Order: sequence, then structure tokens, then C-alpha cells
Amino acid sequence: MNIFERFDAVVAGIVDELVADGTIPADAASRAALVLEPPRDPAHGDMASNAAMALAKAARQNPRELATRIAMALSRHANIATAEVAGPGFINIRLERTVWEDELRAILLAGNGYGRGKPKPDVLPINVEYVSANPTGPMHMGHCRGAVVGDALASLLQFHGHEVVREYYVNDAGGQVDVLARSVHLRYREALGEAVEIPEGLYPGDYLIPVGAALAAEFGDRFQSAPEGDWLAMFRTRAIDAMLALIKADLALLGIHHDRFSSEAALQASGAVDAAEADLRARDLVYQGTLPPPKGETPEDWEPVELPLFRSTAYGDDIDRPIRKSDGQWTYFGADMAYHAEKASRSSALVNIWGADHAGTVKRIEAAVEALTHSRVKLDVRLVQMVRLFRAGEPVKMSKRSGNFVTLADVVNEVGRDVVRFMMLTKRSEAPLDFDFAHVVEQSRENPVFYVHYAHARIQSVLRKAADMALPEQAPLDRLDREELALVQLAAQWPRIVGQAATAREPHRIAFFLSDLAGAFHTLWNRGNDNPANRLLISDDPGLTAARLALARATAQVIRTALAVMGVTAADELR
RNA sequence: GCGUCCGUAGCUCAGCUGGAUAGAGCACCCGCCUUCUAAGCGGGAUGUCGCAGGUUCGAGUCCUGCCGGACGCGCCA
Repeated sequence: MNIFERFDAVVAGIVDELVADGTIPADAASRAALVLEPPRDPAHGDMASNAAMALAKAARQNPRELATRIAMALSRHANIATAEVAGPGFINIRLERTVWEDELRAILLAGNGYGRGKPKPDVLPINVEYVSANPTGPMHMGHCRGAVVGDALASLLQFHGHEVVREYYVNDAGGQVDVLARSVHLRYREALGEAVEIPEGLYPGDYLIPVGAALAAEFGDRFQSAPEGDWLAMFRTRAIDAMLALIKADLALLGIHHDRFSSEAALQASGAVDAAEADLRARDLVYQGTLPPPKGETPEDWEPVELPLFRSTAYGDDIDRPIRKSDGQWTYFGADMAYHAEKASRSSALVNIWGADHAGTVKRIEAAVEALTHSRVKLDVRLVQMVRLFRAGEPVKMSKRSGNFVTLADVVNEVGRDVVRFMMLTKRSEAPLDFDFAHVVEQSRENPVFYVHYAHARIQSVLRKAADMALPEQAPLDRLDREELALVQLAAQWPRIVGQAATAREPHRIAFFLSDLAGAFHTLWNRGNDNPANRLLISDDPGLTAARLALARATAQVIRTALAVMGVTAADELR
């Protein structure tokens, strides 16, 4: 139980007493609205409760009067120094300083486990599906943000106590992989000495050259002029395997490893899609119907066709969605809904990380999950906006046609994994992100990666320096002053941040917390520049030094733990 | 035309799922280096939270309608 939950329980206990003696009625709704949080203005105290305001209506009492009663009861608590009523009925609580001293010890004792949520062993895992790029080439920067956000979210949920499955859906069925196979066949012919030109519509990238060469070495000219039917399936399999290897290698550069790769082709072959269709047909959620012409510009070759449609309008979608094409093949959505049903059968919740260009398809898949799981499992699709690449302020130009796009490997090799991972989390994922190659490696206050690393490195530097000082075993934490305790209070918010970020499924909050924590440490550090008596190391006062080093170690510990959840390594020194 | 997301300081963005006087960095001005890393820190000025209604003790946050921007919108993936 973290420190906020602990005092939340204290407030709840007092409310229980008021309910018991009839002062206020038992009202579950207003009880749920009680929050205990750090006040925006630290001058207001350590924690603020809205209990009186939330309960006043049901109790039909003046919130300030009710607040006074609760505050009086709170101030009798041994760990609470003062509890005062403020504003419209807030109760501002100031804790005894020993509470914060104990919390500092708790941080050091818990180490990497500080802030970790209790395991939830009885529930199925949360499934986080991310990346899921088509296996048709290496990862480029468009995939990078979703990869990092998904991976960090998975880690965050794990740290919060959930079991998590990291999953990659391989789109190895459908037209794109046939195009891939044909592209590889051209490279195969090229490897046999033919002069080939890559026509529009096929994949032009050089990364297919070795795949073609390997096939040429293995099969010679056997498929050189053979009809497509002879080689397509086999070339497709080989090409997909090669592309997946490429993608896994790219992901490994970022430290990303999925637990499970699910194949669309295997899913279709298993009959799971037919089963999903049969289920929905039996419930009249799939029917034969004709779609209206598309909105906006109607293409000239538009013709109405009868198709099996999923009744997604029953769940708030604009139109019903086809699950099979007119040739009888599954649509992407048809297979995808069965895939999600399969995932749901082994999960307590589903999270998908998708590029914002797929925003239009969110409703139908959420609808399908609701229908196929009878609302047992909720799918949460998190959209990730694009990354705009810059080099010293100039946009980096990319052209798909020439295959001239910036790959993920290029970026990681240039600026490093930690920088890429941290930067991808410095904004809400729904907002576009600017990534400037020059800026992200800059060593300045403006660069959040550097700023956080610098705080950690400074602490390590001091600890190295203090290594040969004789210090008391028990640090006298009562010698820390108010400003030093304020840093403890900020670090002690880490468990709360974990809970909030995990609940909101917003890993970027960790990055913002880290910037705040680093900033608070730098502030404290600089007091030593203004006045040497405020430095961490005081050579003729081992007690004070020990207390301040405990504070520094606790700060470094929280920075390391938070960075680890983001998948970033803490730097011990900067060069 | 429709859908999703976004609109907060001059700029880039937070805002803890409804709380107190809306915050941070940059840029601007003023201070701080015989030092545990000044690669930094402190102080100062900055707002019709796109607009208009509504919900309630209380709205940047929730609802409705507009305005503006991004992305998307056929059986593609």
C-alpha cells in the first residue's frame, strides 16, 4: 500500500465512523468520489482531501462544517501533524516529518520494487498488441513510436502487477504478401543474371536482394520462367520468414521482444474465422447486405454488391462492415475480428496500439470484440500519431516511391536506443511528435533525456566520491531540512504515478514525472553552489552527509526504476 | 459529406479521468563558476484554456452546437 492509499484509508475510517454514528448517510456514490492527492500548491500541505465536499450533498450539510469535523478527527491521528479546512471545504493534511523519513527508508529498502503493484494472479493476462507491421520490409520510423509506446505500456502494466502478453499480429495473408512474393521473384531472376526493372506497385527496396539471391542459390533456374502458381506460395513463405527476421532484428535494437507472433494465415486455416462468422450469423449480427456508395467522392466504377456484413451499426458504427470480399476471401476485418475473439479468450483485457491512420477502423473492431465476447472483454485501441523527423530544424524528406525512407535501424544506430525510447514517450501518443536528430543528442536543459540522465549521473558521481568516507550506519534523517524532504515527497509520488499511468494506459506520464523529479534534484544540488554548507558531502559532518546521501540514493533509485519501466538504462556518468 | 484525434503563455507542451490563484521548458531581462560535473541553478514578466450554451457546490477537464487544424473514409492492409 503506498503512502497515499494509506492515508486514504485513514480518511475512509473517519468517514465510516461518521456513517456509524448517523452523522452522514451511507452513500456509495459519493464515497467513490473521495480522493486524496497532493495539492497543487505545496504550501497547502502534503495531501488534500475532498471528502467533505464530496459527501456534503448526501449528508445535506455545509461542506465546511463537515470538513471541520473530519479535520478534527484527522488531527488526532499520530502521523498527522495538522489537518485544516481551506477554500470551499478542502481538508489540507500535513504529515509528521517522520512519515516522510520512513518513506525514504522504504524507497531504499524496496529498491527496484518501489512502486510495484501487487500481483493479480487470478485474472487472465492483459494482451497488448503492438507493432504488427506488415512483413514486407524493415521497420521505418513510422513504426517506431507505436513500438516504443506499446512496449512501455506493457512494462508499465506489468510493473503495476498485471500479467501481460506482448503480441504481434502477422498479416501474412492477403494481397500485400503476394506482392512481396512477386517482388522477391524479380530479385531471384536478377540473381540469376537477368536485368530486371521493378515495376510500379512492387517493393523496390534493396533488402529483398539477398532473399532473391538465397532462393537462386537453392533452386537455380527452376522457377525462372515457371508460371506464378508454381512458386508463389513458396516464395511468399520464404519472403515472409526473411522479413520477420528483419523486423525482429530491428525490434531487438530497441530492446523489444514480443511473447507471441500470431499468424493471420494460420488463423484462417484453423477455421476460427468461419466459426466467428457462424456465431454472429446465428445471432443475426452477420447478414447478406449491400453497402451504400462511399461517402464523399463516389468512384466511377462503383457497383453495388451483396456481401456478408457485420452489423457494427448496432454498436455505434456508421455503416455495417463486410467480412468477406466478393470473391469469397476474408476481408482484413473479417479475419481480424476472429483474431481478436481468439485473443480475448485468453485475456482479461485487450489493448491495441495502432497508427492514427487506422482511426477510422477502431469502432468496427471494438464492436466485433463486444459482440464476440458478449461484452466480457473490452478492447482498448490506443492511437499513436506520426513522428515528424527533422535534422537541425529542417524536415527530413522521405519518398516511398524511391524507397528512400528513414529506417528505425538508421535512427537507433545514430542516436542510441535510450534516446529513441525516451523521446517517443515525451508527448501524449495522440499528439504528433517532432524528432530532431540534432536536438535529441544535445546536452542541455531542453533535452529531457539528457536532463534526467544528468541527475542520475550527478548522484552516482557523488556516491563514488563518498565511497571512502566513514559514515554512520543509521543515517540521521531527522537532519534533513524542509527542502530536502520536499524531494522525498516528490519521489514518493512514484507509486501513485504508476497507478495513474497504468489505469489511463498512458506511459508518457512516466517521462513527465522523471523530468519533474530530475528538476527537483538539480534545484537541490544547486543550493550547494550558492552555499557550500548545502552540499551533499560535508566532510566534517558524517551524520549530515549520510542523511543527504540517503536522500540522493533514494532519488537515484526512483529514477532508475522509472527509466526501467520505460525501457531506458540509467547512465552512471555522462561523457 | 462523415468519422477519429487535436485546439492551453510569443513557441513546444503538461494538466494527476471534476477541485483551491491553470503549470513547465524555450525565447526575453537580472543574478550565480578558486565547486560534489555551471552540460547546471535562482529570480522577473507572460493567458478571453478556439467560440457559445448546458450539467453542479465547483468545468481546461463532462454534454451539445459551431469555428479552425491533422489523419482517415469503397470488398485495401
